[in-house]
Amino acid sequence: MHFEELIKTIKERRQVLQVTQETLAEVSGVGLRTIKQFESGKGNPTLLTLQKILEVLGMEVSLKLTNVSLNK
Amino acid sequence: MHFEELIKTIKERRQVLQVTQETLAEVSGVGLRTIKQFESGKGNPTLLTLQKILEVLGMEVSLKLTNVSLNK
DNA sequence: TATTAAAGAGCCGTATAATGCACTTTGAAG
DNA sequence: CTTCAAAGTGCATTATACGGCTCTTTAATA
Repeated sequence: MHFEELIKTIKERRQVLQVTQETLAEVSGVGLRTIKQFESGKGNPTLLTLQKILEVLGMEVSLKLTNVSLNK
Repeated sequence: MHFEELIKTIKERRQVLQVTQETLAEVSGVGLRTIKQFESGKGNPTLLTLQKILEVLGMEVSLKLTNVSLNK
């Protein structure tokens, strides 16, 4: 899942839940500015910030195997 | 997936592929120090750093829905 | 025990994420 | 057009991730 896709998924999830950026900021404990930057594609959030946001939205990070590993 | 679990998964994946931290650093473009800190649980990597590491290990970030969303 | 590879950790400068505040832009409803 | 809520942006400060260098620790093997 690339960056834009992550953003899109999170943004849509927030909107489905009818939560504003401001509310998300308050509930998650992440600064409003940080959320705005992230959703507008400007940021490179830390894992912790991402997890705080996801938790409020009822989501979590998981890891998936892709096909190509170290090209050996 | 919580922090420790992510670390554990990534570390194990690296070991399964028989890649050293040093090689992972070189191939991924992430600093060795950063990888060491991350794997020893000291860090809070940015999403970009995480993605660089995962790509080399043949993995990627994905988002999963959990049960509880905003407790409304 | 000595050697060596891999991993962990201290020190520290640089880059940038996180944040607040104020202002602007956008879009919907009246 | 006006109003209002939500989202986006500029600027500045603080916190911290990134990374190199060096040294230590750990574990495996000779």
